[in-house]
Amino acid sequence: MTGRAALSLTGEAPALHRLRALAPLDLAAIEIIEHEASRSRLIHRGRNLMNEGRAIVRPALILEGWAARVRLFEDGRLQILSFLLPGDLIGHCHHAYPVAASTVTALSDVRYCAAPPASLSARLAQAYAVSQAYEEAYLLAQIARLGRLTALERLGDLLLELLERLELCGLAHQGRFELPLTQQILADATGLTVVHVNRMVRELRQHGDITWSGGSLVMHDPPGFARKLGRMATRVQESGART
Amino acid sequence: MTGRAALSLTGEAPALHRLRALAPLDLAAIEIIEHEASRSRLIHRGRNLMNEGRAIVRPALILEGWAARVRLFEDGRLQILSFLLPGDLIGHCHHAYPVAASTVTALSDVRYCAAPPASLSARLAQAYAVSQAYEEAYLLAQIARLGRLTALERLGDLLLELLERLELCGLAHQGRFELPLTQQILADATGLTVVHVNRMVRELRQHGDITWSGGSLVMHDPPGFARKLGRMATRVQESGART
DNA sequence: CGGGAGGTTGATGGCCGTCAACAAGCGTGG
DNA sequence: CCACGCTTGTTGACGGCCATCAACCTCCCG
Repeated sequence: MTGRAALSLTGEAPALHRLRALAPLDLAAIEIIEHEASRSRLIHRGRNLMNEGRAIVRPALILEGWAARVRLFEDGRLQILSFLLPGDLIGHCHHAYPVAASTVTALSDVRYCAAPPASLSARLAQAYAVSQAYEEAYLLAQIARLGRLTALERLGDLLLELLERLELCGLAHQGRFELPLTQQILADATGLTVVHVNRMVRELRQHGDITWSGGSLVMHDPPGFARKLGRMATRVQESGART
Repeated sequence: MTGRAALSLTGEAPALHRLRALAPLDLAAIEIIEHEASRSRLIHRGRNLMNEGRAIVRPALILEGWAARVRLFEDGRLQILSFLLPGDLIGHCHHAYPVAASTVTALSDVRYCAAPPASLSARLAQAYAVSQAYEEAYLLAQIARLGRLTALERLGDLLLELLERLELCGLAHQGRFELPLTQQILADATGLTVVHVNRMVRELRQHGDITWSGGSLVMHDPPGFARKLGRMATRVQESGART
């Protein structure tokens, strides 16, 4: 795991694994990605990849490590808007004035490269489009989480999302994945305090839902856990009205 | 205000007003929009324009009225993900599998039309792209609101956003606008209960921040109110780390 | 006049924040 | 080697914000 970019458990680079999962890529697209990935850069934990309101220098593709879009208030309150994992795109925008809508901070050391231009490959463009749709879905999920779930549900729901996303880039198997986050970061993501996150983690452990130590987390029964959270299909009926 | 689509206070159709504010439109683009708008449809309050998980029949443009993207949980909990106002686009997506990421419900009677295809006008495409950027910004704002603001701040911040958005389509002036929402809907948007929203509204009234009756709301000093909420530029410093 | 939707207010309680203290791990430098 | 400081995790006591429950009001419309 040193020197070159880490490989996923299937032996493929995580970012490429994700993009291939989103849309079938031809050899040309793969070579474009690998070409850019060969010129990767490293940024250390706590540094920003992008600053809210400032111009976007160039869209980037995360190769390794965890980042987050964050909003910082004047009085010190901080909210994590979304997590960015290997294979995620940063600063991809479609209009002429590329201004960052949020600050992006490295939560761990992050390896990234310039995002290969979508214009070079129709398949790649398709993968980007699907990636964007996923990103929107994650934002919507985060809103529902913060608005209507309890503390325990927020944490569990977030862990389920992270598991699914890491599976998508080949970094999770059998409910097991590396979680290089502090409880403070989980608190900033779930809108809670560290103290309360700690209590909720304790509950998840005591209920046998997760094992988490040494940066490695195991969810013992993801489908059962999801069911327990009532996280089933949430279709609405014909009429959106409530009682 | 009957028969044809309502006009904004400046005498221009709200949706067109907004799109022109986002990007300068040439005559061709305006005619394309007016052409589609002339074939508008009406949907009644409480009905859905779109259902989560189902295919998107065709992207739409809101001409008049209020809608919302909502998520409904099995146990009846409901969260409004974002509001949709005149000039907003629904179901605009960039990949080949147009599936709705959320249900869209009409909060009032809503007049809408098919969204004119972006391919017909480069100017229109630009307006759509900027519109999409705004939409993302509103989602991020909603996340920060739900995650880290108190009840009073959530309500005030939301009202400020609505004011700004309505100004963009010419439906608000001098801090005054029509607010065709019940307190229950504000509760579903802010992640609170109706009872508590009612108490917060009372506070805003008592502090002289707003007047709200008969569906018409006046914010007496928007900049001052924004300052009071600490809603200033929230740039982060060079390092994203906190104490 | 009856019924429903929406608004308003009070009493009570629980979830989660706040404050505080301590433990565990780890790198650094004396 | 060990003291030291820093980060992170952990637990308990206490309090406040907001949910819950309940009642009553106004307004509107059939």
